[in-house]
Amino acid sequence: MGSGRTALFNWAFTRRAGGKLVLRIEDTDEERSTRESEEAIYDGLGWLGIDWDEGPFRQSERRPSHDAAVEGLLAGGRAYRCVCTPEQIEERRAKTIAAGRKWTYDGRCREQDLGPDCGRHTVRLRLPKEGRLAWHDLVYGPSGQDVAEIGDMIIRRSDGAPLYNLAVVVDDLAMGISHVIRGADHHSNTPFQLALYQALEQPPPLFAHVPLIVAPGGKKLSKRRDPVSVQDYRAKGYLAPAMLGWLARMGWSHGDQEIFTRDEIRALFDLEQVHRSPAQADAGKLAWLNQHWIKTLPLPELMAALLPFLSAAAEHAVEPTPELGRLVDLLRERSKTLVEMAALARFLVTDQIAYEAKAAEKHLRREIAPLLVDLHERLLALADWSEPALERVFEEVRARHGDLPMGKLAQPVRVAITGGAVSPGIYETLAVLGKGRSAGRIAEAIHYLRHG
RNA sequence: GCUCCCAUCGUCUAGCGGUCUAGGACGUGGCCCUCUCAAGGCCAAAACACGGGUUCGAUUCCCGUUGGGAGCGCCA
Repeated sequence: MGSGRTALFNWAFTRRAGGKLVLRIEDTDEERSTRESEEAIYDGLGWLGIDWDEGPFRQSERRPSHDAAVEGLLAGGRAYRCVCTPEQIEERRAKTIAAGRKWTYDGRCREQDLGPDCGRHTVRLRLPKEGRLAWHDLVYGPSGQDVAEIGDMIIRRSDGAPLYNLAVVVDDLAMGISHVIRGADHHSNTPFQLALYQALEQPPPLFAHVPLIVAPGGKKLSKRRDPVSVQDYRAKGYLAPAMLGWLARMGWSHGDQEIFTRDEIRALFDLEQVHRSPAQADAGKLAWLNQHWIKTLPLPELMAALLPFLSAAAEHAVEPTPELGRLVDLLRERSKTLVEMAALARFLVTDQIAYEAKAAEKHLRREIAPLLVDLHERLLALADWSEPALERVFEEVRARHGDLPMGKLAQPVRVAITGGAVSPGIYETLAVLGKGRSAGRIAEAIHYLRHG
């Protein structure tokens, strides 16, 4: 979700500025980067409608450039080999911290001038002795840190693999990146990257850090507890435009506007209106946005998004029909998610309906059997299966049974034909289901009343 | 612990020294509508974290406190 929003901001910014968006997969950590995790990125971006101009590039495939950069730095004396082992470092680190001082790498190998034959070693960037690594962040404004606060960071592991911080800088340079828009978790990393640009004698790009999205309560998003990916929300039945608008409004605003289409985000997005405090992901707003889009999306589009959910609910592939279209329109105002909508539409696409226990208990009571029998007879005799005609039948039946309140008749019928106590208006529901199936289900309900 | 960052209703936010008895939206409560559930309409409760400055005047600027977050990896 955080990456999704970052991607959205990058996309909107580039599109509005007339620039080019570059997609690069930073997959240098073999354990974390799998084929599936990469596919999930394309899948999520595709769903949201975020496209890019160059790439995708895989950082892992750019290894030769990273290696060359490290060699160059080494040759120029801007980096040096270090033979300190993790254990030694940990020991010294612990000692320093115990003495109440702050730890950064102590520079033990910095002046050793170790050669390539020094054994197993890492490569560290030789930071200037003093000075400040500062930049003007496009969101946070003046930012920076004194070099004294940063140690000589490792840029190549002892197994020869380059580190992320080195790889991003080398790749951003190679790809001509002018603007880096990323999560605020990288804000503290930036000074070090700035030092790398200095060592490489290249001008750094412009940086914009966007505030993090956190869990309700202000805590970090947890994979176990919270929906964390855009796909998680998709699976819960949220529409792409709802997701887009929700994401856009976390950390960014445009006056009092609450609803944005993708085109509006593209046209209006500006870094100046991005603010600096983390936003809590509150799904309540998402649900509202989702219902808004469920209510307003053109039918074919809504139908396309709904079908997978409906097929899952019906347990067979569901094809669009005019009746289904009519029902979906009726369900728009009663569904916050596609999952809910599919549950409410299920009665039309399958005949395997079971009465919900509570609904049956409350509305399908033995004593109403004569009522349903009466209604059933009249419905069978009805030639014109239209809502006005159905209404007239209901009126007649109610009149014949002592001016029965509408609810006493509509609710049992609703349970009989849908299995549940919730549906669109009863005449509309009957009209959509059709005469044969409606009458059949009422007959079944009568049987159920008499024989259990 | 150290460095950096953040701080307006429960939540997302508007506000960029006087227009603020602080606006909008979601959510919440009430009423209306009503064959269920919704949707819709109307109304309501709800915030400038605290303490110092600066200023004729602070939600808005500065400092501190408190609270929260990020970073401090041979992760990205």
